[in-house]
Amino acid sequence: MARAGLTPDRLTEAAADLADEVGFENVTLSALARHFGVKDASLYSHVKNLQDLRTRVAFLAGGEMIDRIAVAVAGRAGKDALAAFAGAYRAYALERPGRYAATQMRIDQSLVADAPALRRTAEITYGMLRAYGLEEPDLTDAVRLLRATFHGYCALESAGGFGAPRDVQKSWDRAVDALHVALENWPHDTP
Amino acid sequence: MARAGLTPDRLTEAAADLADEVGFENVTLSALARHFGVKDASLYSHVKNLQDLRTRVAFLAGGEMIDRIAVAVAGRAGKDALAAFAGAYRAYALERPGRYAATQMRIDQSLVADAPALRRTAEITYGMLRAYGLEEPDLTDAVRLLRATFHGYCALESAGGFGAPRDVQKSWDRAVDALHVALENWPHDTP
DNA sequence: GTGTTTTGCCTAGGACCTCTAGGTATCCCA
DNA sequence: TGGGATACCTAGAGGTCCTAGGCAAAACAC
Repeated sequence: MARAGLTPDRLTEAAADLADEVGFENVTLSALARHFGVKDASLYSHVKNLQDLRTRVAFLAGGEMIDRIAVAVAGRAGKDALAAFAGAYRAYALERPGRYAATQMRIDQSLVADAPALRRTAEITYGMLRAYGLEEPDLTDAVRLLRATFHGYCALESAGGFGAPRDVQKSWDRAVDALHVALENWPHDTP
Repeated sequence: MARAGLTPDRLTEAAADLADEVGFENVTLSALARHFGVKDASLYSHVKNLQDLRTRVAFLAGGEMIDRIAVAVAGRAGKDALAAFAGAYRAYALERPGRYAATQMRIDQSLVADAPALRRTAEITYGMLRAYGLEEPDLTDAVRLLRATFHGYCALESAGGFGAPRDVQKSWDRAVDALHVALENWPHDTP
């Protein structure tokens, strides 16, 4: 029997594609094995288990996503940068729903520690906010607000959570405007 | 053999409790059957299938949640109302993670149409924003922004997504302040 | 109270999934 | 060219969802 030429990376890539098709939580080792014309038990030489595969997809997607965001943000500052960041974020989430879902899974803390994609994401996000002149702990608060809003928006949108007929793209643009306003008039600790 | 006295409602309640313990996506018909000392096939007289059970939990949780929010918001307006809404929202999401996850699942559009909990949620949310004097389509955009931020925040927090040592409650309060600022200075269609 | 219907839970079993243990065939390289 | 590492295999245990059909308990008719 000819060998299928499996590697962890090829499996991860195929799993990511499959996730975009059928949804991240519907990615199964059996389906992946079928895709390569191989028995499911064969995958365990390349990948520890399903959890391991999912984590690999998460890191793949996280890396891809921050790369696209970095390109979009490059050379921009202030509101321009914010809009570019937001646009690239949402575009990725909508184009690659399975990969995006992977980025939101809970990941073992020991693996998170030395993940370059995560540090890169933090760098770019904090860098984007530089123009607003915030300092810690406001900076961290602002980053959390942005992450939450971007993620919440994409999650709700791709779950079909926005029923009203209002165009989502326009709502999104307005939300980004509103976040810009909030960042420019950031409420400090005075109640 | 004595009967276990199963009903769709008892199953839904138990499934919701189980979800809070082990996570919504780990709720299984087998586990639920074990909990009642019954074979899993027996559940299918009361519940159509797993999807049906999950949808029931979603509606249960959605109703509970909006009830708690309604109590918190009652008699308040403007920033007070916003803070109360946000506080009740996050409290529910953190106290009942499994139920909260259920509220975020994709639900068949035909079931959504006549769900009182959803209409109630919309009413209360739009009502809370009345003090900000927004009109359509800004109102819808603002509601979407709030929902997205609240949901994104709770989702990230309960997924352990906030690594920095900064206290999450304080960040949350600041985020609510920032949203208030954004609502008061809502960016209209002038670019 | 008896007979009938409805209902609740049962057993049996198929399909699919994850994962382990151990075997065989293929590739690489000394 | 032989030996070792490696890639894929079979076999099988145990979990899940779900259907089909059966029996016994409850509810109802009289």
